[in-house]
Amino acid sequence: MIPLEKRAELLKIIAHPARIKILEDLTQGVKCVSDFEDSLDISQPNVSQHLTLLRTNGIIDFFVDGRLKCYFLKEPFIPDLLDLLKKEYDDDMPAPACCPVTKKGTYPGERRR
Amino acid sequence: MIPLEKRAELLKIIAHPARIKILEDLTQGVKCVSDFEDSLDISQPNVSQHLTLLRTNGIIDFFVDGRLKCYFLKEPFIPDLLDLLKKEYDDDMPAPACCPVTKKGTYPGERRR
DNA sequence: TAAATACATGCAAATATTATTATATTTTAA
DNA sequence: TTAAAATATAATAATATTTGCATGTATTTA
Repeated sequence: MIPLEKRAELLKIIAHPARIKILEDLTQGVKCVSDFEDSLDISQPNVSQHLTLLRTNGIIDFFVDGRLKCYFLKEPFIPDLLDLLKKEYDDDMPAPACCPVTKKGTYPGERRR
Repeated sequence: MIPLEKRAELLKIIAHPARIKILEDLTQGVKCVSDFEDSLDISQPNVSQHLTLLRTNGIIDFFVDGRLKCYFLKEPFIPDLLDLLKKEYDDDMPAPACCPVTKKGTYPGERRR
């Protein structure tokens, strides 16, 4: 199984609005850099930096078509994650009635804030 | 649907090895702070900080049992995400044969590094 | 072959995150 | 009522991330 540290790293790389948008765009198919410039409304160098980060971490890749770089999704985990992020959850998980060990305690606890 | 910014935030909050471990421990049931101190091998204040971050963002909650604080999972997205992170993917996604727009280009492209 | 297009890189500034240390609060037990 | 246990908070220091900007390179077109 993929080790804890790597799982954290993977999520961290994805956990940025620009990069999530990039990945979502890529689930629709191949895009080149200027496509993201339009859809993200950030500067070209900034787009390039996000793409480089995603690529050097093996999440996306590209091929060259003349002066275009055509980026595509490589990491199969991504579509599943993006789907999960779109899933609607109606309710919070149920709070345990009491502490399973001491069989005591009350919820909700008193909070200072 | 949960907006882009929020999705990024959510992932960012989870994307830390200590916090992923905390959440995994919590899928097994209620735990108090000192349990994490043992299982994570980080300082008590640091555990507390991670727990506070998770709680103030609605991902976990606690109830009070004497001088223990019993933490539990609240955000239903978490178990699904943790499962997904454990899933094995055998192969990378297939690279497109050519640019769907220009019908040209070669993969892999030339890389500088 | 000069200009334009598409993209990448390096670096510095701004900001955010993390761990650490010290201290405070709450509760139970003696 | 005092001490200790369990946890939280605050301040700080160390790092990491993010962005902006200037510049650099490759490719195509005129």
